[in-house]
Amino acid sequence: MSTGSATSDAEDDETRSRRAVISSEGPPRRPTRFDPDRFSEEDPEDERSAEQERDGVSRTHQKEARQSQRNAANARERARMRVLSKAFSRLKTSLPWVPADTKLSKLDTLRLASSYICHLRQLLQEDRLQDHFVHPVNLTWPFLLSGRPEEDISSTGRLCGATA
DNA sequence: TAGGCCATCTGGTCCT
DNA sequence: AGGACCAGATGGCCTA
Repeated sequence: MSTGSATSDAEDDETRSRRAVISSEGPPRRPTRFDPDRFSEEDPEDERSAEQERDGVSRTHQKEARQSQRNAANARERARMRVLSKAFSRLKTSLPWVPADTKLSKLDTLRLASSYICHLRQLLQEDRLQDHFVHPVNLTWPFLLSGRPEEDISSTGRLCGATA
């Protein structure tokens, strides 16, 4: 299942910073698809009038503005994806039967989480059949433990782990 | 070396 | 207008 290519948290940080260096340095950037800016560049055959010259300046400014907006959007996207990755690794750590140092791809994590939820659901149904046992977990958002309101979703990982 | 996985960039779309 | 979200493209890294 695990192909070994999924990285641990430590590795994530390492590769991330490595990539960050690469990407922040700009020039070695991989070639992209169509880049309009590249093609709207000044054409060689131009003796410009002063007006065209001013035009060029404002165009350059527009280009720079667009580029900085793009860079900002890229940074936001990186941050967003980092949040997503962290959520995945948190989800992974809340899976029982999965040792902390196990390499799991995101897809594997989703699959295991899904099957674990199924498993928990079955347990609950069995509980309901026996009907003697009040389950400690309130199964409505935000999944509080009954009688222990200070516990939140972050503790359910440990709860799941204890279930294994 | 091929294939899987991931991070990043990018442009489009939707929402506030 | 600007930000969030999304999906496609791409290149790098790693393993079998």
